[in-house]
Amino acid sequence: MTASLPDLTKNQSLVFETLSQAGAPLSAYTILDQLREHGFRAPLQVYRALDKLLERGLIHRLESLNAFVACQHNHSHNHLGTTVFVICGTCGDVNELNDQVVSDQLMRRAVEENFRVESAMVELRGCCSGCQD
Amino acid sequence: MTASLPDLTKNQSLVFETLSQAGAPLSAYTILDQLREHGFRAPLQVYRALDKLLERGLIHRLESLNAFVACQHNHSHNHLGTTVFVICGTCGDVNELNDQVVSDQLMRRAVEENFRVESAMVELRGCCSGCQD
DNA sequence: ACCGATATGTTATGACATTACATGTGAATT
DNA sequence: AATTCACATGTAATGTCATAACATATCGGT
Repeated sequence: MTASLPDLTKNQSLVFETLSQAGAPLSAYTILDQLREHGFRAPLQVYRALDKLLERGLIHRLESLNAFVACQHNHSHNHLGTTVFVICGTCGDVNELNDQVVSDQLMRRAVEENFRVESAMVELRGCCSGCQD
Repeated sequence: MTASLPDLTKNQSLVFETLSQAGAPLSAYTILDQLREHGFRAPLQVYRALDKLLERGLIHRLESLNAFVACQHNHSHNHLGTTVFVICGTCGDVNELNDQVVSDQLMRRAVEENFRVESAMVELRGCCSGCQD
């Protein structure tokens, strides 16, 4: 499951492993702290790895948390469309939904406005099923 | 248009005016700098005002920019549903769309997951009509 | 062996946001 | 008028997130 992927560098693998095993969003500095025993010393070591992992779609950045999560989906398939992140403020759990209606409608509106979309962010914050009264 | 609203405090009015007149997203520290001549000295003076303005829906926070904008719409009506922010990375312009399909579908999915939504963020980054080649 | 591209290490700094505590201000009550 | 309470404000310090700039290492292809 969390086996390291080919052609990830050492730092990239370490960061990816950390995120995968956490199963929850981590800040760059939390990752840094967890990797100090592996020789990490500076934020940039983490941020550089994160950038590469983001490029490859192995992880996601949660803008509303300033944090990063490992992608839930298998990386065999490409991510078509926009991912909806559903984030529980109580337990910290994050779910990824790929909703065709939302994706299509966002793209439709962008086209209407003649806006060229480079990236899209959709995040729902709230309280998950398991955490409610 | 940018006339100060009733029962805004002095600091809240100043911050709101600054954002309204900018017509574009500003960071809290940019606002601070613009208000130094009015006696602002510390970030907290800005953040506190921003919090109140956010509560009242007079401004929005753009998560992907760590910045704030005055709401485009008139405040006479309530904001029902989720607002889609369309952000041009070239000219910095921000558009607010209120899309019923997107709002409804997001809420539908949340209900399906028994997720209680407290806040939603939808931001499209890219290049606007006026800024393309 | 050489070269170029990419990854890494390190220090310093910049940018964004909050904690903690003190003080002012104004409306409602006595 | 004095008291009280809620709220807004002032200020310093600190915490959190992210990048610039520069040096060194590693590795594949020629």
